[in-house]
Amino acid sequence: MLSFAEENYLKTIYHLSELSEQSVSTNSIAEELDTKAASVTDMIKRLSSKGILSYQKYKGVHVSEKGKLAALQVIRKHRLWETFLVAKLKFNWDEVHEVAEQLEHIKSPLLIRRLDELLGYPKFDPHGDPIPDENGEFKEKPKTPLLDLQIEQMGIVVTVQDDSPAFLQYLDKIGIYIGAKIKVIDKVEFDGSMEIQIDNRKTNFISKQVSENIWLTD
Amino acid sequence: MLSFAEENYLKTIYHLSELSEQSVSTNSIAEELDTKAASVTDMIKRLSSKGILSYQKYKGVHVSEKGKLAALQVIRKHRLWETFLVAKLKFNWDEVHEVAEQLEHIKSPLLIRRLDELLGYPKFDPHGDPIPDENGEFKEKPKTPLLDLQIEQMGIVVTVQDDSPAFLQYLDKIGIYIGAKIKVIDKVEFDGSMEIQIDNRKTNFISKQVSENIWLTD
DNA sequence: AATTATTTTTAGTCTTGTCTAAAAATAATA
DNA sequence: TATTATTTTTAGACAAGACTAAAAATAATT
Repeated sequence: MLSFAEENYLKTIYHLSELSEQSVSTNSIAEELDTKAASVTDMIKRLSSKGILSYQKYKGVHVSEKGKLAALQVIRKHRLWETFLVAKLKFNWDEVHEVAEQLEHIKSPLLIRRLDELLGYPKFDPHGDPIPDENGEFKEKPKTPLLDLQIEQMGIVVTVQDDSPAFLQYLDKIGIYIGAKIKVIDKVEFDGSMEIQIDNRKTNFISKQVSENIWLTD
Repeated sequence: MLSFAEENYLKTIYHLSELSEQSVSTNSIAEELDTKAASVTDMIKRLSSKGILSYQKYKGVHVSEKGKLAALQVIRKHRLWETFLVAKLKFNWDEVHEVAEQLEHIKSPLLIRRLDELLGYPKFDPHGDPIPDENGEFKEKPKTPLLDLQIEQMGIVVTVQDDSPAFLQYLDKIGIYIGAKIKVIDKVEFDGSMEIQIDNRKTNFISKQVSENIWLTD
């Protein structure tokens, strides 16, 4: 049984560990969680003594199998709650994160099973991220960043990498949502910006910072 | 902004303060929260320094107006979540308390407003207890304990005083629920037990311990 | 009223989770 | 390779919230 703080560390460390095969550094965790390296050292000691992480001094951490399972359960809860907030409580996709950060720590297996049922066993959350099942299993859709598409290529938005309210509100404003059809009209190679057409209707100019955070499938 | 622990103390103290005009004693709080008197003394100091309680050494505490408002908000959240669990997630009325104890501490005014809307602005929770509105206002139904009814009198169950799973499961077993119609068939004055008829169908013998915890309206 | 019993508070300790400042280890560079 | 820079860990402190044991205040009894 993990505390709120332990679950938050674990979730962050799991996400960082997915970015590469390397061990996760103390500083990267501290930066992500907006805390100090000394606090991270304390916590990773606690978590490795619980068998959640494997840790060698000065060498960073790896998430154990037990830790992965636990992390995926927290992620499952987070994404189910986000889905609930949008589907049942009419939240916008930029309003759900903060509340889901709280709700994900509620301990009740029955609650989560019933929530899953109420929502019709969704496989993806409002940002297009996959929802793991009770065993931590999930499948990603094959996807590429909009940035990598060539002129005249098109695709369907499946997920966004950046969940910040500011970014999501911007996407709303220009008409981009999960499931939107996007076609590349023109590309400026030197700065990564591009002109795109959304749902065969309006066209927009977007920066590289935007196009690298929108991921598409065919 | 109160912590989980502070909210739990406040809720308990508020409930105790409703039982009489007297100040609430340290020991009664400790007993109710299953903690030690020394811990209670620490906490009531904290809460009175925040203006939630008024406190004089050795004299017990009173809940301030500010404290009442805050307590009623926590109670509102608790009862809305209980209603949600029963109405939308098919929980039984004996399964909701523990989960609602966790959910009541989630901080999001929008969440609670939308939950209230989803549920159709309910005025009573699954145990018949009134749900305060955003201003802490609520109305009780006029009610009397089943124990006080005479032979041949009848009434409708509006609330139960005891929320323990064991009691609620027993009520389920004998067919009593909020809204059930109960008629007193016979009474044994010396021990307070009685024979009752439920919904014009079956009759049951119940002890005083049961009849004093079931409250009726006409 | 004096003594006893009970309640409440204080003092000191513990755990979780955080911090700063300093020390130790590792990585980078001249 | 020697030195410098960076990262990580340790040491010590602090706040919240809990505990035990002892002291102080209040209540009950003779």
